[in-house]
Amino acid sequence: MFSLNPQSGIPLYRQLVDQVKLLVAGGQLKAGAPLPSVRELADKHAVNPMTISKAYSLLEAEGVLLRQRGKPMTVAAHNRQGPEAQILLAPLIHQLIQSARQLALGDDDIIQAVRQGLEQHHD
Amino acid sequence: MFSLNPQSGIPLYRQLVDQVKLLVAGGQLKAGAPLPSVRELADKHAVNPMTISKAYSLLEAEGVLLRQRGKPMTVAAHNRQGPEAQILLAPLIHQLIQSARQLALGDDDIIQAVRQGLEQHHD
Amino acid sequence: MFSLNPQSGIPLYRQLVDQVKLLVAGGQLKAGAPLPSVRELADKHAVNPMTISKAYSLLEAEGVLLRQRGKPMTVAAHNRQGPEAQILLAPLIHQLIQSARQLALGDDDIIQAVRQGLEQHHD
Amino acid sequence: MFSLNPQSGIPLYRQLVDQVKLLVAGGQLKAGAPLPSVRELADKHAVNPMTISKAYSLLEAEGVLLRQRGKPMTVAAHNRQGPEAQILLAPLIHQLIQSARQLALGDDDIIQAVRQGLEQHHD
DNA sequence: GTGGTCTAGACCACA
DNA sequence: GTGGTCTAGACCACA
Repeated sequence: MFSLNPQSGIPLYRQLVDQVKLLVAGGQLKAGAPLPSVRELADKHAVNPMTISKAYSLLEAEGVLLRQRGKPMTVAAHNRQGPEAQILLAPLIHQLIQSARQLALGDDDIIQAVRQGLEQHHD
Repeated sequence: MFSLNPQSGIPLYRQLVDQVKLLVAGGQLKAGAPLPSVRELADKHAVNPMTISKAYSLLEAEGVLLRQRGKPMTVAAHNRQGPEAQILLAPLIHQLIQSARQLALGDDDIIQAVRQGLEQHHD
Repeated sequence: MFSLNPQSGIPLYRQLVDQVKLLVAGGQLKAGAPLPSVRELADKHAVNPMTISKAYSLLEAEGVLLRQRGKPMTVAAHNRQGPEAQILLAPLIHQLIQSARQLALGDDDIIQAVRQGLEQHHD
Repeated sequence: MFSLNPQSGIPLYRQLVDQVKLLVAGGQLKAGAPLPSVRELADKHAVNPMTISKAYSLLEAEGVLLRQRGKPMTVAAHNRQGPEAQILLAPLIHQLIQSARQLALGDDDIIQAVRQGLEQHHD
């Protein structure tokens, strides 16, 4: 469900925060759904529990997750009108386009590259 | 020419390194071309000169740039067959697709979102 | 300036958060004023730097403090109309009165006890 | 009779322990008096029975309560000369004064704030 | 079982 | 110099 990449330069806890938001916005994590426990995620991704815990705490502070004592974290019920997909993807698309421009690629090249990527991801 | 975003979570020096590589691979920085001075870049982007300097040093170590005493850094002549655009963009495309999947978007939605991004960038 | 008590049952980071808020509300920490560095506070109070850091991060998230890369944390400029002293003290006064009532003390006894406390604090 | 506040940062079992001590010291719980059952308290305050049980056990270990098989816990007969009210309130008063000082309040302001609190509690 | 707090200590990014 | 991230590991509060 989650994919953490220690090489990406982006802090692990932040990768997790972003991915939870995406899954909630995409409806794959529905209101009330429990998240994996801190320990479970930590084991699965070979990461320190505190790193997971930090991400969960930030998500609670943002109102995405709900903390109930002694129970697993759950997706908050009233997550205020999830932002549009477009908005969540915008930074990534922006960065992709910027990088492609620096590579002197044209619009068609970019679309083409994305299409190729999509094909490879159909494995 | 460069665009540094302190909010992105990616270290500034790494953003700069990546962008220089893209510009070289894309031919917008040709062999022998001079780079902006450390101070110039630092001022322009409101960043500490040491941050720029670190990026330049890494690029020198990787053979992308050439340092000559008393002169600006230049693009190295023999930058060993710049990697294909596809390879440089791959991580970004991968991350875009992964995020879109977490948003439960289909292939067409993704292409569509990229197209919209491209249009906005034609400003 | 700060006083951390590990015995109180209240998490150290939370004690610090509360005290910073009080000092800001009371005007003893003015807008723009730098806070002690994480390490300095940690050494002074024999506490782990991460504990201090966590408090500072929470205060930044609440808009009380400002984080500038490479520089000490400072008191945020526009800390939105500091809450009245009355409001910040309310929980403490509430708890004092509740405890005194459980002790079967009358109003005068409570005032008297506070007066005695004040005298002792004039040392 | 009891008031548990999960937000206060102070562990629930500890809040309960403290309040029992106050009630005993204040004479509102006399020697031999029965305490509410674990289940009753747990239900009433929407708290796990083990939390109540832990508090009761600590109070028994301290000699404040007496556990008899099959009967409710009772206030111990010889509770060694309950400490003076002043001593039990001291930590609260200390914390109040410290916080008020950080708010830059004078003695009169503090007394005034307590008086206001007392009036509101006469509801 | 759940998450929370704290420590000791390494290493990083930035000014 | 500043704060940030992460780890390994102990112990706590609560369900």
